[in-house]
Amino acid sequence: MGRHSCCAKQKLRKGLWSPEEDEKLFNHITRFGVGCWSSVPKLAGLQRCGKSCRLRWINYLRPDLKRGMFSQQEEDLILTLHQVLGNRWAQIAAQLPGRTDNEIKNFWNSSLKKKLLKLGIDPTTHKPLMIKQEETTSMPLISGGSTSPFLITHHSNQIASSDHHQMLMKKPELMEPLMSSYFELVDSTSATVSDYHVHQNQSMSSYANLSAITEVSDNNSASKISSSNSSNGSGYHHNNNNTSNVGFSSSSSWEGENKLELEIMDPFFQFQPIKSEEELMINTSSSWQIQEQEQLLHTHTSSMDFNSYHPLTTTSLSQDLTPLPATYDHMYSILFHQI
DNA sequence: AAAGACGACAACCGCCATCAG
DNA sequence: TCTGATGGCGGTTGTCGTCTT
Repeated sequence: MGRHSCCAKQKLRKGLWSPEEDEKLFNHITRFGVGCWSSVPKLAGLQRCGKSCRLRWINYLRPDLKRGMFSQQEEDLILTLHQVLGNRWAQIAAQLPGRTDNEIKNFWNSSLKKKLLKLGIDPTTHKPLMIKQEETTSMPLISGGSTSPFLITHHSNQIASSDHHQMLMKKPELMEPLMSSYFELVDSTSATVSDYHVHQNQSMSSYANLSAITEVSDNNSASKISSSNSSNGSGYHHNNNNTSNVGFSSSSSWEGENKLELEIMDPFFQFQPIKSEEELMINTSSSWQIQEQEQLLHTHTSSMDFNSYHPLTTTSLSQDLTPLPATYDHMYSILFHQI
């Protein structure tokens, strides 16, 4: 504690690197290799500390670095890995060739985190952000007298990309936390709604179409949601668009004492408003949804299918116990294709 | 045109683990 | 076993360019 920075101690240069410094460092490393970083600045003729040289090389000068925008695949992978690994940027970066931990960390902090927040997802836990109490008090009961403050919807029925599959197949250590969190839940007969959320989100495999959804949010969808909710005191609508979805309802209370009925959902979801309980249960294609469908179809016709909004159906979690798979491949298929 | 806000990215700081002497 | 040097990592701050008012 209290150790001075090496640069301050030795009165070395700090701040941005000049092209001349870059050239010296680059030439030195390419000629002699890395070796001991503490000796690099002296040998390369730099007024920098070894630590600074190391960082400059790793984050900027290394020839194998991939510069430029993150692709959609990379973005998806970062989100998936972040859910498993948290802020272990170095480990995340190890799965993205040519990207540095610093680069990924910056991308996360400046872009992805904000996207998730816009979608109502806590970027730390990857769980939906809880709605403030005052916003939920006037909401109608959602199903069977549930006091659940929200249902959840999603827009993506895409599964993890084949890249993710390949990566995870090669990395059982990444699969394990995903799988254990999933099957811990499935095996549990006393899971609460919040438990389910935790596990469901921990098992999340794909954030595919995040950018598309975010763009929709940017397109006043998010403000529409909040204003609709606040103006009419409605609840939130679980909005299916295809195969795998989850919503949940408790037979009598939100506290989780009763058996939960869960729908299986795609892990990607966002809050959406409804105008009334009636609308929630009967009319699954309300006007704002149609508007949104049109909006989405207009901007993302190639990747989204909005023709299949289904009425809410429920599946008892306790009746849907999945046998433990014998292989990772089987586990993968269950996790990514059946959830 | 100027100033402030904002976002993206580079770099630094401090802590921790490891290792050699 | 202890201690200091070193590298690695994550959090944070600084800088600069662009956008908005």
